[in-house]
Amino acid sequence: MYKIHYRAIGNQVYTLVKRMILVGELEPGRKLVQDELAERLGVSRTPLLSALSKLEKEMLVKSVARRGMFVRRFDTGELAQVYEVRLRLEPYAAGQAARVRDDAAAEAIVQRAHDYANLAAEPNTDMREADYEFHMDIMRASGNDLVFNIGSSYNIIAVANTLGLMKTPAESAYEHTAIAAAILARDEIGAMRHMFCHIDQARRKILAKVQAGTDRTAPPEY
Amino acid sequence: MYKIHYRAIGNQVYTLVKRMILVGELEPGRKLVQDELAERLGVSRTPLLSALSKLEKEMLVKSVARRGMFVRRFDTGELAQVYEVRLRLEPYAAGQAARVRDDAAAEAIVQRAHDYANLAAEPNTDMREADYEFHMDIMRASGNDLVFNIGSSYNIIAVANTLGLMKTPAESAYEHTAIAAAILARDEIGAMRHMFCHIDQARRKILAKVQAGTDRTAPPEY
DNA sequence: AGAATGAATTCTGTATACAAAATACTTACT
DNA sequence: AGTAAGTATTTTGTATACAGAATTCATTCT
Repeated sequence: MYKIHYRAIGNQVYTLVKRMILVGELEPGRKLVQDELAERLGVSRTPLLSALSKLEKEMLVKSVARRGMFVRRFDTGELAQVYEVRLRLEPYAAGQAARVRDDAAAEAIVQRAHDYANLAAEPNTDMREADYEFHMDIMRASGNDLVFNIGSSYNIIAVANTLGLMKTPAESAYEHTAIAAAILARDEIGAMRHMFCHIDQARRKILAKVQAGTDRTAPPEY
Repeated sequence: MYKIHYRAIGNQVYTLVKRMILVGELEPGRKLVQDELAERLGVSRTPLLSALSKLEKEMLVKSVARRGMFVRRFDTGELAQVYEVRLRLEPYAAGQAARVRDDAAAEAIVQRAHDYANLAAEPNTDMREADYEFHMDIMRASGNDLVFNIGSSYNIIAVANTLGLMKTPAESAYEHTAIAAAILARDEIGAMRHMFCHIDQARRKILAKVQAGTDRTAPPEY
């Protein structure tokens, strides 16, 4: 018995454009010409517009009236805000994941940590996607759909903009492993603490940049 | 020197529909027939679609493929998730507001608390909007735009669905006053603690409902 | 050459059009 | 009367059309 799947083109377009931004194919500041992008994706502007509206809601895209949509560019201040949010939500998510995780979820998370560590072994690898997947898997495993939703909306901002700013891949890989182990061991407190430290360290580095006034860069127009 | 303001109809439509949902003019479960709603608002379906996409992203509207968009109905479990998020973000926001608030912001917050208390004095008043504004003003004053964004996206869920479940208006009014006072006094710790308690109490009540298995109500279709 | 003006082009924002799916309605049949 | 089949209507999802703003390009003037 087969079910005919109706392909919600709008959602596919949304996912595609989002990934294009994450991997940098559409770089920050770039104008998203609707006809061009629609043609590239093989759809009309109508479903594209729905997708761009959603991306605007998640701040990945900035709409300037009568002038167009642009891939959002973040200054360090905004990045710091993202980390303040992550610092409050992700330790909770990790703790919940440790509490309620089923075996499949735990296995997936351990696997992600492993993947990340493998990538980290090779220098100059782009690990942004692996990092994103690790964190999203934990939020998924937390059982709190809203947290997962918020994460998939806003974490990508940090990930897509973090390149070069942060600690070494080896450090992150070690922390990921510790978090995964705690979740596997159903150690709620440990999972929270490891996640807290993991995010707090990145947050502090960004905060230092903000206060150092490194952002004498003008606030981004888009 | 006058500047002609281009009115982004799409955004206006978004705001209008959102408010219609908040005040219950469009009740949970209701199907949003696009032609009908577009005509009611005096626009075509195109800007309406953008608006509905955004509302779908904030979970106020549920889209069922080929069947339409519906005003989302939340079960207690989902409501509990909202409160878990609020419990992590709003105390932070209140603390930040106490730290960085300017005089205008502090005044506005005190005023909101006052408004709320006045409404609470009259029985059977619908205080959902006043509550929403109070909490949003604090998140705005925190200076963290992302927190404000998340709040305006998801707090409305709690507010729009909370009617009747929670503590008495007098209790809430008292807590609002305490929070506002702490922010006015630049008492960061106090603001955090008052906000934490305020939200935690509501959260516990909902949690109790969830565990009591009151939600033998089938999970909502929309 | 460089600035300024104006025409041509591109692109956005919104409306309308249209095919296919879902729903409501009719009618025939038991 | 109740059910089933078939037809008409509604409604969605997407494409296309179009007016006007923004931008680009060409041309004129200094």
